[in-house]
Amino acid sequence: MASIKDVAAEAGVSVATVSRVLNDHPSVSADARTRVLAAVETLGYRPNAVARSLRTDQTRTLGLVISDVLNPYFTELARSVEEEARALGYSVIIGNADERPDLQDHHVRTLLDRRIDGLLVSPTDGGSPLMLDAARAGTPMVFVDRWIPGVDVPVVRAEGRAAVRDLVAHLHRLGHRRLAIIAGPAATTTGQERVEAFREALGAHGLELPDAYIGQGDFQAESGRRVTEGFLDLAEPPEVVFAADNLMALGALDAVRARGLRIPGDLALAAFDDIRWFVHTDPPITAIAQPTGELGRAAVRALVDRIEGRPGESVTLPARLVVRRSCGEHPTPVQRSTT
Amino acid sequence: MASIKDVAAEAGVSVATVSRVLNDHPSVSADARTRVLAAVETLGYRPNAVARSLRTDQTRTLGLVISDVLNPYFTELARSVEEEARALGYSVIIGNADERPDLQDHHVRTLLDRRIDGLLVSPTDGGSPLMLDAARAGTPMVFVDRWIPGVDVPVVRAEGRAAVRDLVAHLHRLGHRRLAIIAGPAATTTGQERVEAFREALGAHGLELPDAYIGQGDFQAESGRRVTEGFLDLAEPPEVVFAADNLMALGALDAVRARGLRIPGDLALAAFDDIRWFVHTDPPITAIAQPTGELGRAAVRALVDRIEGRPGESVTLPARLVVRRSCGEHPTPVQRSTT
DNA sequence: AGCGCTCGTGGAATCGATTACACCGACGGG
DNA sequence: CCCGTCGGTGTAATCGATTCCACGAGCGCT
Repeated sequence: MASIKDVAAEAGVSVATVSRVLNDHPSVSADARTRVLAAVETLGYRPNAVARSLRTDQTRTLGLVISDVLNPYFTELARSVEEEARALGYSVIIGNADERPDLQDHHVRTLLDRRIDGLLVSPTDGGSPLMLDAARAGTPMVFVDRWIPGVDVPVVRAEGRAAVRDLVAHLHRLGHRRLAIIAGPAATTTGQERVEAFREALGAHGLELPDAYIGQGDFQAESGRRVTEGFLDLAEPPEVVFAADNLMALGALDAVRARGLRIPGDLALAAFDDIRWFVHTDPPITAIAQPTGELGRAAVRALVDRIEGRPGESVTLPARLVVRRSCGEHPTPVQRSTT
Repeated sequence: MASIKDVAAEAGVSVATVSRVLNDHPSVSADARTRVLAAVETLGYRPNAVARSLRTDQTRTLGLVISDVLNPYFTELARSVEEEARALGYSVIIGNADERPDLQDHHVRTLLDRRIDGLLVSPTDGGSPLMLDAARAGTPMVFVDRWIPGVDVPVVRAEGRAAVRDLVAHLHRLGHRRLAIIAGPAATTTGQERVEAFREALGAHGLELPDAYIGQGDFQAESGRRVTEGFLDLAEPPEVVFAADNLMALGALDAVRARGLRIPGDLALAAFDDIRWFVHTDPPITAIAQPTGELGRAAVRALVDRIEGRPGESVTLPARLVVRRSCGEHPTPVQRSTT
């Protein structure tokens, strides 16, 4: 592969001049410029990004470590992150943690080894020493969706409290009183928060959230299935199950179907995170929708701000309830999703 | 950030020795080794992958350019690719083309600039000059799922012909005679092949595939919706629609729902690519399942073979039909999906 | 004792860029 | 006419690793 030296030889100038042309530095004669450009063309020269990064100490690359690529929510997030990054002149390297802290660490480590300019993380757990060290060492970093308390890093996320309140109000109005939740890992902020918000919202209606109605999931489908089975085996099973993410809702669907039960007749179901398929499931699923694309873009902007020396601030955007049929029908017509 | 020089100074040896310890070269004294290791520990030293890559001319990184991250099929593919690559000591950088040739080129270019060791591509179109040049220039490359004819590059893909034949037989047995297809872009091999296989299978039953029953989609949901609308507006609408990928099937579902029609009563639906949600849609969707994970792993193995100087061969794995309810019920019990 | 190994080590070249510094010629002002 | 300035250019240092080569010490063999 042609290097800058070859271009210099071909154009009859020094490598310095070639470099200046390529980085359009002002003081290059028109003549030299055209000769260099011609040489670049004939040789099909492309600058070696590795060498450039070594010299300039910047890679113009962002690392994105997400909890699970198979989760459509994170996939959409990744897409908007890449889009915004590209618009700002950065590339993105995605690492998929599969909800495993060890894999998360593996990716953080390789990304750091590659000297990415900044790191976007949706942490799978309470924070490994590795990540904490990186943050302390001054690696530009931003948390997205989930975060780690006590670390001085901007957080970009959705606020679901209000939407959860709306959801519980909706469920209460439909006559449901025994509400259960499939929670995410307690080590994640979203895992905790959603349970808290749910409990609080129940309280507002004078309802309790007994321990038996809190199932411990891990944000993956299989755990949703297992927890739902457990709920159905209770002497007094819940009337509603609220899954803290869409994959666990999928698992719940599996469990209900395996028993030959009907939603919402035998059990109502709602989920955090709205995805396109929820419109077409049997029945369509009531969900809390996050402004995923905007979250991704805001996170990139915050990170790039940090990288380029600007403050880079936290952002919190509201989530909203999208009512469908999985919790039962109102006697009177209600707002219906248009998605 | 500490460099190899700092480690050398701390350990009281030369950088050469440090490097040797790090790459466990045999001829290093036990004493030097422990001193170096200790220095590495106290400084928290991590080798700079950028510098290493420049010197060794290898990045131990694979580029993966997929057509659409929002498509669960590619997401699953990406996951298995990363998994296998990691097992073989490589990282993966994913580029999402969003089915746009210009974006695909953008990613191929940046990946090449980064001097990735090899490229895994599922081409969005018939092949840009850029990709052809790269292949000709000897960049290790492997096509996965889709490929570009006439380029000497291994292809790892699923063979769907037999499964499509099974599907058509199934549809025929159910009494359907007017079968339509939502095709993918003609510029993609999968776009063409699936239509061809469908036409051939129809022929075996003495059925035609009129032009009016071939809708031109682009593998994205919106096109599936649009094409399905077109089908429904025909004087003689088809009885079955076969979507060439899962996103277009989603679009078809949208269209059918918008008209207040029922599946399979008013229109039957089948799709290429099976995904978990198809079990829970209303109704569950009959689909052709690819061995996605195995495809991804085989592709990585072929690519790494090429990179490391071994032949690296093409692989074709069979797809299979998964019958669900979206095409109607058999009067007699039939094989039913277990997923 | 002397020769030739091997082993462990360090110095220095190298990868492909960027960029500080020096230099040279032309030009304008005093 | 001379000097300072500036535009255009090249030389060489540099980034952080790897690795070739040389060298010295120690050892075994004759």
